[in-house]
Amino acid sequence: MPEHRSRKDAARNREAVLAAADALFARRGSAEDVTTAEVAAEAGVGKGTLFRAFGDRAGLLRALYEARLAPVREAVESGPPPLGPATPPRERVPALLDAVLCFKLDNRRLVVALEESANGSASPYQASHYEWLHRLLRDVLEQIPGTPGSDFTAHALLAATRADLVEHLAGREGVPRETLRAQLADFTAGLLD
Amino acid sequence: MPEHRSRKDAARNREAVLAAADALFARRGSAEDVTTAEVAAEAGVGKGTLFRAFGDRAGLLRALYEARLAPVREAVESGPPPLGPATPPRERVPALLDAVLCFKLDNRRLVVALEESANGSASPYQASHYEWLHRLLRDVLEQIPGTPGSDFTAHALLAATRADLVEHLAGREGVPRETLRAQLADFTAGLLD
DNA sequence: GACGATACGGACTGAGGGTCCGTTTTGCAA
DNA sequence: TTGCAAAACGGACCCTCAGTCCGTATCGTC
Repeated sequence: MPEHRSRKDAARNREAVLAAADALFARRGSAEDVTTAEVAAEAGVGKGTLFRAFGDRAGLLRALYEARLAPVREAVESGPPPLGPATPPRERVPALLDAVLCFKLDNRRLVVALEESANGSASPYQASHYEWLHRLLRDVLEQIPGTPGSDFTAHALLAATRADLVEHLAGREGVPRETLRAQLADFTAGLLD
Repeated sequence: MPEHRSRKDAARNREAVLAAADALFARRGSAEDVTTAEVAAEAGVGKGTLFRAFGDRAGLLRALYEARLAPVREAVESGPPPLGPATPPRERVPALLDAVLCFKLDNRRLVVALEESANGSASPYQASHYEWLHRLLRDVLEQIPGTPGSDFTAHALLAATRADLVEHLAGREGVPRETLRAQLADFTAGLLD
């Protein structure tokens, strides 16, 4: 069904680059100081190939991100409660935020790099995954009676899970994972009364 | 009484660079695509001078930011209510957040550039002005009975005024200033019940 | 097995942040 | 005033990277 099936070598190289990037980002602390040249080398591929496959550095980051996010998306869109669509709104909101927080905790380095690489104005807010998440959260909030300004509230709640904030608290200040989760849960709960 | 009074030419050039940067950032839309070379040229000064005065690009941004923030700081630390220290906590929290929001609305471009220029990990969260603001907000929150996790809450509230979010809403989506202020106020109010 | 289409790869370019160092200015002191 | 060391100047220079270009190699189809 695909319009243009891509050539076998292209597909293989795309995977190789993705895997190489993943490995390199893991090996180094941060995705920040891994260059495209290094990724290409690690993948045993020329830079041209990398750029043809992903467009630019941000494209590579995005692809990796998307790959890691897929399970979460799956769980949210068609999984069982408390994440899936069958969950009552009042419980789904904290569950969603907790899932986002955990995801960011697990993928701190990558997410920081991605949120920052989107230079120019309005950085992470036009990424498709942000749009998706925001729309979803807003719609769920809307189903809770007495919630004013669900659009802004959704933004504000998501802002509380911003990658660099998470990195600051969990990384720099050493706040334990569970503490952070509890605090976010408290914060969310405080809002939904 | 100053330990090391800086030389007159140094002081003059420092001001010139600051003014030039201010002018250039205003003329261009964004601080993002103004280079250090341009700023130096506009100030009629060599690049070396710029770097000696501010350390690096981020230092220049920071200095400009600090200069613009000074009035707010003043109003918060020793001004009259509703910003000053004499204000009862319950009213001061929303006033503080509103002030921050207005500041970011007025200085969008610069603040976006600053929050992003702090590359590497834990970007804007170790800037001294963030520390100051966070500590202040946390302490004020602490004085409101029944507020759990004031430290995290302060972070989360400040996150709702993140420069790129503000830029996204006010700039990209065209949400009017007053609407945004009202939404933030609602959000804050919802939390303080 | 041949030929057009597609992909490869790495040398190359351009941009921009930051440094270096010979020259100039400053300000103190004789 | 003049002398002089310390401080500041400035712009050529360097380096790192993202991203491009184009001659060569590979694919897959007829």
